Amino acid sequence: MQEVLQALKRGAQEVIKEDELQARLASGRPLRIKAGFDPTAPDLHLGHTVLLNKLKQFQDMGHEAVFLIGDFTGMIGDPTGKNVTRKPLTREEVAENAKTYARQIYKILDPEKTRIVFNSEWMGKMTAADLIQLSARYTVARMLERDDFTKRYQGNQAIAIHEFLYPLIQGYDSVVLKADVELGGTDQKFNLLMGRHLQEQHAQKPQVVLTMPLLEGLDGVNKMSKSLGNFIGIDESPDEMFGKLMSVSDELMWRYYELLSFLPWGDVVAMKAACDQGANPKECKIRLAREITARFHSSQKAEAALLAFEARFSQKIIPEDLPLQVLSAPLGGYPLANLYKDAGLAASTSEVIRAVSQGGVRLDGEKVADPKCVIAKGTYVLQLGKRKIARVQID
RNA sequence: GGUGGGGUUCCCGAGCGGUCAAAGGGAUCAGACUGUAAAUCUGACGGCUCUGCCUUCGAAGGUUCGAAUCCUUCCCCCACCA
Repeated sequence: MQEVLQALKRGAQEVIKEDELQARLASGRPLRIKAGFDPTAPDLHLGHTVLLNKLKQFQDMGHEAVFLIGDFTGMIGDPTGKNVTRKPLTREEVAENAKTYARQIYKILDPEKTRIVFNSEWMGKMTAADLIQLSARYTVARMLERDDFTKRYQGNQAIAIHEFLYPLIQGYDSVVLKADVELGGTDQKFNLLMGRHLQEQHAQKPQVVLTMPLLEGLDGVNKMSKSLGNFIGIDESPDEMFGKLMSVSDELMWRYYELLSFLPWGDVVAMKAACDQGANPKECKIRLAREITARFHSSQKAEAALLAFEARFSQKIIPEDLPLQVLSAPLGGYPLANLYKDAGLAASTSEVIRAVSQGGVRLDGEKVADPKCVIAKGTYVLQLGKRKIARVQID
């Protein structure tokens, strides 16, 4: 029993309240575990999986995982974590995003044991009177306790009335679902607690709240998010996923071990100690990249990604299986800058010209010196920087 | 409804008639180095048919030899007072 509790607490930021969780686990019945996602980011990334992993853990213990897609709340636009009002999504966007979610979560969760629900199911039927009654269950003063509301209020930033409804609705979802436990990021704490409050108001036992830390993105500073571009998407190719994991700083790597790896914690601690003693962290990073890549693809693909990475960046070998692009040269030959731009290696010819002057452009492995040279017909391997490479045939 | 403050290049943020494609920082990209797409250092960072030309400073007009900078109208945001 104690072991089960310890396992569930692993990686968690906070459990409110632990003894309640223990009591419910002790009851022996399957618990209903709720985790809500608002459908603003249709592509899941590793940051989301921190929570999904936890949900899966419950699931593996025989509990009922309820994956709630906040399609209704998504139309409001949750202000959490942002100090500005978010743009509300349209109904079409919400529907489209939700569909993508459903497909992706089964890379982690067991489809047989997962229930996906949309809060529009019940929120859509709510009348204005119902909503007003719900709003009556909380006060402005208590609403302003929420950290980001306080900050914005004090910082003279706008808080639209509808933003107050978001926590209420999220909390009400727990009432409808009769959730035993709700999982969420630390930024969700206020909303999660709202669930407890409203459940009590509706004569239910308040749900246990379990918060998980937010995963930092590739920059190591901001939380991983699509809009910041510092994410690793779970749909990304093995090479891309592997490479991005390798680009994580040594320091951040340990954080990823903590929140993403399934490796026993003792092993991680031992590795870190070894690195502190002078061992090469690269090996640890490879191990992490391999584990994660294998999780979303397969161990074979992870191995292939590792080999490709080593060849490409350690030995600087040009990969052989590059797709061939066929481009037709304009009259008067193909100017270098245009060629690289058209091949998709740069966004503009100016960028190519700059790269040439910095010595970052290679043609068939040879450094290009003249940014204005014209390329004759033939087949070439183009490189811009270390990572951008293409094979083209000019007709 | 009234008063005041704002909208600048991906983001933050200077500039307030010419020397402005616009300081500084962040992000990004390139190079060097290396243990990797780590760290560190250096450089670049609107576009193009690139020693020049074109388009940008909320939008549209106007003043001027010349405007991000001045004027007019409009749109949007914020605060305070009602």
